[in-house]
Amino acid sequence: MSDGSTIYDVARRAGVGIATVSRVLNGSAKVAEATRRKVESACREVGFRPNRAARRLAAGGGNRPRVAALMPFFSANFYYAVARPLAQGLAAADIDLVLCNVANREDKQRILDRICAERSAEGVVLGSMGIGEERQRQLKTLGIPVVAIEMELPGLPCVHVDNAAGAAWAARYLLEGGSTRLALITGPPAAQAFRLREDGFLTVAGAAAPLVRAESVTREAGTAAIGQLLDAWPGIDGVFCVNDLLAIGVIEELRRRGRQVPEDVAVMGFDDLPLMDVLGISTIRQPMSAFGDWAARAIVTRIADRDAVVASESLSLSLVARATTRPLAGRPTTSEKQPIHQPGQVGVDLKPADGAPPSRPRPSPSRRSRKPANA
Amino acid sequence: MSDGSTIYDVARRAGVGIATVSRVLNGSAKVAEATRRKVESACREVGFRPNRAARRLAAGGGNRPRVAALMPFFSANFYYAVARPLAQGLAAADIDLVLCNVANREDKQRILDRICAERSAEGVVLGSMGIGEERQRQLKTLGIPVVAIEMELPGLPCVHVDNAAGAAWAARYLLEGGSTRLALITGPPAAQAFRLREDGFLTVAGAAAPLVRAESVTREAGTAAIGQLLDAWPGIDGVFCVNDLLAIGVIEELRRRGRQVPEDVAVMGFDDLPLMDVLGISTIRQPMSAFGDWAARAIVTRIADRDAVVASESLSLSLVARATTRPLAGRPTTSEKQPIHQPGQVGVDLKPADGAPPSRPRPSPSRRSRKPANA
DNA sequence: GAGTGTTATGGAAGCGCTTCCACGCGATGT
DNA sequence: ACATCGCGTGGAAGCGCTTCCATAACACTC
Repeated sequence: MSDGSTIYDVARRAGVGIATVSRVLNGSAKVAEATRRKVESACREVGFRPNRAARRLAAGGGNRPRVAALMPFFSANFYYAVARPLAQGLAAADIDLVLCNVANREDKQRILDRICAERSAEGVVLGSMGIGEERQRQLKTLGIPVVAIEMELPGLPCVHVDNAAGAAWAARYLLEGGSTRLALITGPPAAQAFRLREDGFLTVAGAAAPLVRAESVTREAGTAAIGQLLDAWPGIDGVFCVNDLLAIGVIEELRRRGRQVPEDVAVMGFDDLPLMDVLGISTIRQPMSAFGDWAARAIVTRIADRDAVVASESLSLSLVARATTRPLAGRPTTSEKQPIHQPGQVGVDLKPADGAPPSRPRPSPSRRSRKPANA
Repeated sequence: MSDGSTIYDVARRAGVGIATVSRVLNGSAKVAEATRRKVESACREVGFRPNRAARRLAAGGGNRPRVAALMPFFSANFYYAVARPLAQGLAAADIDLVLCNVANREDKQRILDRICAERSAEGVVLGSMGIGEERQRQLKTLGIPVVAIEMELPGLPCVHVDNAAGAAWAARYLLEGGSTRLALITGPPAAQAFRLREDGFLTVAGAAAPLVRAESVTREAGTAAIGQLLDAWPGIDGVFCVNDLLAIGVIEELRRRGRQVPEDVAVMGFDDLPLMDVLGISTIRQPMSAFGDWAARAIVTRIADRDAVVASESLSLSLVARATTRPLAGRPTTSEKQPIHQPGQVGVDLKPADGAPPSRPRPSPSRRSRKPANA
């Protein structure tokens, strides 16, 4: 709309030279008060918006790269923990982080369109989010590297965990704790990770296990889902939720209905968000900060050398047993049920059941590093 | 260092024209394979880094503004909740948000230096963070608007709460619940908000009240602080912490030492972070998302019209009584102590004691809006 | 009243890149 | 053999701004 007016327009309007306009704009020395006023109103009249690029170019200013992080930052609390190391890693490499909250497919499209059209980022980090082959090719052509978190896609370097194995592990753990009728609360199947967890869980719990697919993975959704589950299958005594927020909602509702956790119903979540230890929620811990670290390193490497090779990587999960699951006989664990946990209760990592290791032999906790390009 | 090589250098090195270099860089059509290779190695040899500004300028690309949000994003969990509406508000105005985590004074200086030197942002949002007069003048000269959150500074539009009143309210509430020996756990006095809360609390609890000043406001710090307090004043029966994280650490340690909360010691926090309801922590709730909303609106207004007038604003606090404080006789409140709260327990807002309203008559919950500039 | 500052202002030269246009040169058609 | 075409390429014109340099205007001084 009002775009297109330049300092020339302003200068003409104000009846001065462009140099003067520039001086006013920058508040730099020596401009007569009267002139300044004229220029200022001229700016307003023509709706002048200085062009950032031209300014920086002319001023010989910096040339720091930017990477855009597209993630459901605010819908999945999870990404707060990921963003921290990401931001740090990028800051260390003197790269700006532009945070793009992506709530839906349209957001994603719009933002990627813009990045391609305006080359407004030197790198892209995708969180739990796919990208079309067409788009991927386009970005490659433009020389803009892309890395993904928790989303395996052909041709895209990615950091992830074995979601299916983690969920299977949770199911097995519930079974070992004495639960016999397991149920699942999962999320929108659009998210690859949820689908995989679902699959993994059902592999162990049996394909016929009761299941509710929530529209979103929030406390409220958890509450609603466990309600449905209980109404239809009152006998369930173990619930696995594909994330911790659901689990919280579930536990709230169980308590409300007078069911003891974990005595009547054991509950496991997934993620191990901050404060889950205080809440005593048993869960599968994701290495969130390692995700962020990896993403930062990967994108920095690819920006530094556009044809560096970055390998995808699988990080290991751990099972954290707390108060919402029953302790295993003869194993060191905890049954603390106070709102605030006891020392030592935090982050007890248990091994998966001996007879049934996770579907993939737990990958090494160390992270492989990208291989620098050939000289 | 290696900065300074341009496509001219590359072109010379590769023995081609600059147009060809540009074509290679953009992956745009028609370049012979052999030429492409030559150019690519030439790029590498001269350490060529395309200049973002020049690129965008030449390509006639977009001119979206950016605002930098300087906040202790990752040290104060608090800012996650603030960032959400901030990001949304800016996205709605088509403005990029560059998140700058500021862990210390040096970070702040460095980032602001850069913004001034390179004009790399069209606006700045400061979270709990001061700014020198000199710097402030400099930014004003450059026409870069600045707004602040939770930091009142002359000449800077700011959104804040009455910290002293909130803390006084907490102290009064503890007293009314029957606590008689109050103690305070506060944070680094460098933060204005902590100083004010401290003052407000001491006004009610008495200037001689036991107090520990923690270096940081974390769970761990809370644990350590309550330890010191208990060792020196075993008789304390009410603790106010300047934020919720401290409170969590305090409660953990109290439980560990066998003290009942709230029977033996009542505890109040400040902020009302997410999940505090589940934890049953009594606290003073800050309108975090209103902070973010305000900041977004304020900065957008100022960017749209550089001499718009944005008025500072004070938002209202509320006291949320949960399980870590004793219920007031005859008042509707709660004494739930389960790890997961009961329905209706969440967010019960109590009025301050009748006889002693907060130091400022609770400001209206509505937010005044900035006044647009004179035409 | 000519000389010397001083101050506000305009002109023009780039900043490093993209892209339009024109050019040369083999391959094709007749 | 001569025109025609298309492809790969180079030259040059900006993109919108900052800033150096020159200039005009106006005090002042001696």
